[in-house]
Amino acid sequence: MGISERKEREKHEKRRLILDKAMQLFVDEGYENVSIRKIAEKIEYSPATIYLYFSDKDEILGNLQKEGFDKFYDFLSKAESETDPVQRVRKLGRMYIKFGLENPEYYDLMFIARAPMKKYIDGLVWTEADKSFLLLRNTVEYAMEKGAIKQGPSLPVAFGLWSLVHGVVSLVNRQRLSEIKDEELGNLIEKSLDEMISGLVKI
Amino acid sequence: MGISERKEREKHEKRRLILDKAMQLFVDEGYENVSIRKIAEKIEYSPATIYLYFSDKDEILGNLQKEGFDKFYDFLSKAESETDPVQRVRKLGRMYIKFGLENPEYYDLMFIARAPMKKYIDGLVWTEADKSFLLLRNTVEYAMEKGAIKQGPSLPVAFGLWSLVHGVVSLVNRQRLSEIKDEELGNLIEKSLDEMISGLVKI
DNA sequence: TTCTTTTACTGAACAGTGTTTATTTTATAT
DNA sequence: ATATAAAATAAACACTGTTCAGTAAAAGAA
Repeated sequence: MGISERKEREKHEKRRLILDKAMQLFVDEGYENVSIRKIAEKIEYSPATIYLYFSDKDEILGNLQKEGFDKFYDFLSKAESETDPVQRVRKLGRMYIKFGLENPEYYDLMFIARAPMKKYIDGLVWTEADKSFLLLRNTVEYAMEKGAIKQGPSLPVAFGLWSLVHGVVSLVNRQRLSEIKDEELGNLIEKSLDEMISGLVKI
Repeated sequence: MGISERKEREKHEKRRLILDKAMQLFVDEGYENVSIRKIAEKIEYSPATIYLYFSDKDEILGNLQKEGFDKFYDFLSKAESETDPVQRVRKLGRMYIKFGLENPEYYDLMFIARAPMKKYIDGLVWTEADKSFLLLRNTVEYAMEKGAIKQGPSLPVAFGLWSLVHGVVSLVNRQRLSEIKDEELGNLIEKSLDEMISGLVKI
């Protein structure tokens, strides 16, 4: 009998619906306007129903965070097409920033918000994010092996680059660059990134 | 008659009391646990009284943010004692990170939280923060003038350095570095900073 | 001192939040 | 048709920021 299979499928579909509507609320109305009651209204069920599919709000946020990391990784992977080692690092940085600025809500969940991290506190591995960091680290190591950038441990360089691009995205998204005009911002980011990366290049 | 002066003084003292207790709650119990009702309980007045001294919660946060910037600027200014231009940049970076890690609640209000920024949206100047950025920019320009780091526009370099240290602080404070052990973190930060700054040095 | 006016303060309410539990509705099996 | 199991919900609890009518206290005027 396919009833239990259908039920399983329906359960999965409802979880999906909740996540989709929650993300839609995020994108349309911003972080502050995502409440269980609003999600409930969107899916046309009572608020209590949501708790049959997720144990709490943080689990919803955590799932969206994970999906953000997946999208993020897929997006960054495109930088692999670049053959020149330094250009590949540069492109990875540019794509990181592009993703962060074009998907501020995902970026928030992934790297800024406290809520979805509660589940991971005390040693639980954060595998999704690590995948992307490994991509960066491998790109740095590739450039080192090719002799394109100064040799040495890859971790400090990769961490420095990550901090740099994360700093850019979070300062922009949280509106801490009031003195910089919008039309100059793109250029400034580009120049800063080039300046810092060219410092790593072997001469 | 000194009555109105006394009243003025008392009003000021109560504002101060509210801000102090609010900050104390921030530090002791974290961002999530700061509510008007809890502040009210701490100062032993009703919640409604707080609205006689501040128009809303964001104004309280905004005031604490401003005070954070003042402390921050005073703290960073100590880097001026360093005479060597490159060492001065390095020290400024280190002090930035030190402040951010040792005062996570202030740092949050200053550079991460959305709430206190609402007031400044739409062009209102953000002077307190700009002062600190100017300090960084001047330090970079000083190093350029002395021929210690590569010449060129100071803005992209200063912005890059700011993004770097902000990235470090916010990744650490928001617990996005689960794969790095606590005892290795200090060293990693130091190495990353050195790596990036030495890239700017003229050869 | 007494009376009036101004200032300071608060209780109670409103609309919102996340979450839980008892109850009802719906679907399946006999 | 009836008993059982599953799914959905209404209502409540304890919070949140904020407002406003009403009270208590202090100040000024008589």
